[in-house]
Amino acid sequence: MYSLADLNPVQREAVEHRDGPLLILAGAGSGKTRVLTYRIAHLVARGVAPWSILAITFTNKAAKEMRQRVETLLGSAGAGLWVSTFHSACVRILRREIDHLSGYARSFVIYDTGDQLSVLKSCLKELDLDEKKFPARGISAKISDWKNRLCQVQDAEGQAAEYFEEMAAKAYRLYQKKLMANNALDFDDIIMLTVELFRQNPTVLDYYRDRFRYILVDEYQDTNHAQYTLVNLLAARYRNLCVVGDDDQAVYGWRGADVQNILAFERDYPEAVVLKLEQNYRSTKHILQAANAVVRHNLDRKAKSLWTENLSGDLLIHYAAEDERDEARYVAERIRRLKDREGRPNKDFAVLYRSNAQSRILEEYLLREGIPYRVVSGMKFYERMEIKDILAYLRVLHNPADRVSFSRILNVPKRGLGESVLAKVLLYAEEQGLDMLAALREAEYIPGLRPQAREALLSLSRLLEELREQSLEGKITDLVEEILDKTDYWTMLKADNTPEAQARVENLQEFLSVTAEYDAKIPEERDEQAAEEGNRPAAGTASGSLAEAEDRLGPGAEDRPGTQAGGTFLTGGEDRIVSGTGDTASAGAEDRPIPEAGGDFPAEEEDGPALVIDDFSAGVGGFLEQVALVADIDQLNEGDDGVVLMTMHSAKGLEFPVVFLVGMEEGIFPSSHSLLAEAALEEERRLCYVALTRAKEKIYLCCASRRLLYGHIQSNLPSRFFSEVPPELMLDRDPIDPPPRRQGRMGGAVRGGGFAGTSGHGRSKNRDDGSLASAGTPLATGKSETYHVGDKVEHEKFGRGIIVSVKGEGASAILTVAFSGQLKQLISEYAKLTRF
DNA sequence: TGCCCTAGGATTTTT
DNA sequence: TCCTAGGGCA
Repeated sequence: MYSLADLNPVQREAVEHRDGPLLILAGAGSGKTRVLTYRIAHLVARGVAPWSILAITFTNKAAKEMRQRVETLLGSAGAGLWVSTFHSACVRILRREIDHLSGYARSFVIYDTGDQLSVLKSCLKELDLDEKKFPARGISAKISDWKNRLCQVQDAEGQAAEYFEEMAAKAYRLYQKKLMANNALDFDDIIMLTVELFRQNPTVLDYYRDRFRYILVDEYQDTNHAQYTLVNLLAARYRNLCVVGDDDQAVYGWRGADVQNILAFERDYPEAVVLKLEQNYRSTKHILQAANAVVRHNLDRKAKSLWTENLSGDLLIHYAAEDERDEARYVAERIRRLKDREGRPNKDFAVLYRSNAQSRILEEYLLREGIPYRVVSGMKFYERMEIKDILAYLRVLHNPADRVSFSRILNVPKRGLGESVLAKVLLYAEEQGLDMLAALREAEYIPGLRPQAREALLSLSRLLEELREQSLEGKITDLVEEILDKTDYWTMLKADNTPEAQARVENLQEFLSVTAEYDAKIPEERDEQAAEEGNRPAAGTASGSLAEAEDRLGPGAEDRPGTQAGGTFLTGGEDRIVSGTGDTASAGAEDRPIPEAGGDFPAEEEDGPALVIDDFSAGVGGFLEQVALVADIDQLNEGDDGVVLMTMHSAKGLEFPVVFLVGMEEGIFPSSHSLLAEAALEEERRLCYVALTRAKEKIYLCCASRRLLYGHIQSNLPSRFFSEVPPELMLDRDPIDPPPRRQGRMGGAVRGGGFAGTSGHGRSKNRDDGSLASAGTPLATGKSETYHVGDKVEHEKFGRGIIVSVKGEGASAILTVAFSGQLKQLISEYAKLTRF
């Protein structure tokens, strides 16, 4: 049960608002998840059918948390509610409506970034585009950008303004053709195709519009144009759209997210009610003041200011390190000391950095101090080679059209089938219009093969046929074990006696436990689905003893319902337990959103509310979908106690008692890629705001005057963000330290000396400050010209740029210059730069 | 075909 | 520094 008394007045208003558009501007730590979950619960309690509510989040983690919290509030009364990520929801819809999608079969697979890249590379090769001028990653970003803006191939071709875009559009066309031939979608397609589906099939759109009468979207500031369009299409009829977000926390602009979506909500919905959640329950006053002060330097934002009733707390602490080792040493030593003094567990601490490359040295020093830590890193479990190999087998079995996966497995483990054989098989399949399994079966007709290759292909064919048969029934775990065994994958790894191979074996074992978990869930899901399809809202019997329902609400129940295949649904037993809402379901039945006429999906309407966009795909398909969409296997679980290391981006949404921000230097944070563009800088500043507001009690801000990065030593100025924190909020010396031994290291220097200011780069000011200059504000004292970090320069070929590091001195100094979009290294003497 | 070596590139990454 | 992709050679 829930009580509105748990809420502050604004939160309460948000929860009680029923119909019509609602914009909730929720500052960091203002209890927005609570508001969202209570709001859902309250809607249901007031008679809104749970199956007419769609709640969308960006991450599986957020979806899972919301689902659990709603379940705690509502119990089984929430059955049928959709809490889902954009991608899971859309995949469900696409599979359900596959008949309306020309070119794709129901067994479509989802390509991740790596797969996308390999398709794209083959396109570029085929188009004979120079990899140097048209790097796959760059083209891929462009295509993604188009898709996020709902530009289809023809649109892109029409719009392409310059040569690069023309070529990118060409690649786009071929890329889409290949994806379709492989019966594969990439992540961006999932959203774009759903929008397209709705636009081209009014009846389909009607159905979902009527079904989802109440829509809630979390992190609305992170939606891209395609997602925005999707949501607004769905909400157009009933206009019961509630969006929650914070423009100050928009840090994914580079991925196509458009802050304007939230900024312009009132334009889209003039009748919207706008509520600001500004009371923060997380951080101390000092931390909040600092965060507010920093983000206030941004021009393009909605005015708001977080406040808190929490204590003032400690001041922020600044540490100016000599280099990255000193910085890491400081962090490790500080953590040790706080643990000793205050008895804090390791998991109280987080160290946040701008880029993953910064983690290594921190690990080294934590290790040295014997402090347990966890790195939440870029390398995802499912991106590991051995896992991708096995997944490729599964994908080929499930979707034999998948050439990317086929290419991956053809010679893994080694079968003496190399590039040339692959090319021949692909060509043959192409010419004969066959999928890969069929092509293999006909290996003897493939021209130009040597006998050994032919034999190897046939033997692979037999193996795959056998596995395919097995894949149609039975457990995934058995299938995977069979694959590992029969392909000699195990043998291959075990023969290789390296620690890497050992790690791969362990990863595969981990993978097997994932499959086992999936297998274990299947019978339960089936029951639930049967129940949902047949018996709701009338009390059912399929899975619904009272005891079982109660069990689901018990403490151990968290993870059971609805985590299959993207974990979209809040499912539950049939008995309704929540008092006061006992008649919810029957009320809902009358209220049910399915149009009596004109619906395209009578099957569901016959027997009860269309609870489920069905399509529960067990077996390989369901498993693959889960793997594709639920990318991380909970990297951070509450249980284990370790200092957390991660990027500032990954930290969004989390909180820690003590936070360290490291690498606060111009060129690192804000990143060198952002130094030239005001909009990018504002995004960095928002990231700084996000990072600061992760801290509940203490925060340390560190910079180093020299830093070894990518094998080169570079000198950076302290980040401009330091100068944006009011000086009275920050200390140069941690009060837990004994009084200063007279002259610390360059300590303190930065506070007094002035920083790279917001207005530009306070080079001369900094140089007056003895300690800073000695700390290595880099000088290149050439005969003719001396450059400094932060100097704005112009190059005849690369255009305008900004110097981000200076190595060596004099005419031979090596300058690293950030030009728009690219970093260049130039020798001072020959650089031919002019200032601007 | 497969291994080894070198050159060049290297933010952030919810799906 | 460290990773990887691609070229050259056995």
